[in-house]
Amino acid sequence: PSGKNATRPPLSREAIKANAETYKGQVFKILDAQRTEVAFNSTWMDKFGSADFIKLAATHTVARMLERDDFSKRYASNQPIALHEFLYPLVQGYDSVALKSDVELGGTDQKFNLLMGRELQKHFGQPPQCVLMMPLLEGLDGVNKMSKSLGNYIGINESPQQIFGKLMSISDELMWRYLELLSFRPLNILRQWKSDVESGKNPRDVKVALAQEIVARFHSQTAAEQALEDFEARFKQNAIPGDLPQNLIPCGSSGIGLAQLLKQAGLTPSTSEALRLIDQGGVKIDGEKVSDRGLVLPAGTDAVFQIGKRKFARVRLT
RNA sequence: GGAGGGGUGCCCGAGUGGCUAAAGGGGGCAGACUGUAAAUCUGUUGGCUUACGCCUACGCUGGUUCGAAUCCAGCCUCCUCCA
Repeated sequence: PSGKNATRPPLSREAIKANAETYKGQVFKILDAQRTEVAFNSTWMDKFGSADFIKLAATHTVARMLERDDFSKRYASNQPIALHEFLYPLVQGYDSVALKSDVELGGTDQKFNLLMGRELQKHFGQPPQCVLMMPLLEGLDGVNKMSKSLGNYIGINESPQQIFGKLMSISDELMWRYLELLSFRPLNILRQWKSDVESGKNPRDVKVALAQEIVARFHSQTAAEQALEDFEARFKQNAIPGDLPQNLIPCGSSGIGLAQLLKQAGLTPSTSEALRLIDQGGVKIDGEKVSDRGLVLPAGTDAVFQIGKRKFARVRLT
């Protein structure tokens, strides 16, 4: 339970392993894999017996646990708190003991858990770790924290175009927050930019600089320049992106309905959704708006299908 | 263990037998306007290999009824108070 008010369903061991792999893929974009050791807490927790657990749980009181903001809020509003959720901070804190850690990093939302590590280290006769917390970055909506489950995130392993586009779509206000937390540029430069914007500079240009810096960091300088070019082509001149992969969709001799095609191409989650979008004028074929929801495309069709401003797919019917 | 109150679509929340794919709000999506910004306005918001048709849906299972989110029974689950 990370700040959300609902209890999470347990994951299978395979699912956990799969998740861990994706985390590795992401973290090694930042850390040096050669000099990093990855430890799974199952290494020590699997050996933890019930007696060990009770002893661990005995180190803290219910009142202490309820101090955690998330818990106290839920308790106050009559939301359920399962018993194992009290165990979670203890187990996470014990990781610091098992690793004899010197420093633990986390978001400010992890403060309680991080401090728990310090307390448990003291309890087990170790020098307490230092704790380094970072503010949480708001997601693309500017309201909730950035998270995958809310769908308001930018993934560091997303394509240059996606990262660029998503950064350009944040609000002007939010842009400053992103710059402060994500940019390596010195704060006095950011202050300068801010006053430039206040005196009439187009905030769009600042956003472009931010988007380029981030794309360059996770991809390359070339990719960043390319992303900007694509972006300008697409939105200033309404061009269709050139590097779309070809989708081959089989259809019978009678052809395929447009809604069905959009679904199979992954542009919409359902045919019903596709039909709605057609009615609303949100569907284009090779840049031409389509409003006929009954349109049937014959085999051999080769075109770019578009939903809204951002979703494209090149499709060939076979 | 006793008593009471709840479980409705992505979220909140109306609805106490037919007019309910389910009010209203939030969020999402699309359109207009733009700088793929914000704000604003409009539309839309279960699914279906092709839809004035069909299927699924108000915690679960079964029942009553021509007809159930609405009535009945059992179960699951959450909350509150007492012990």
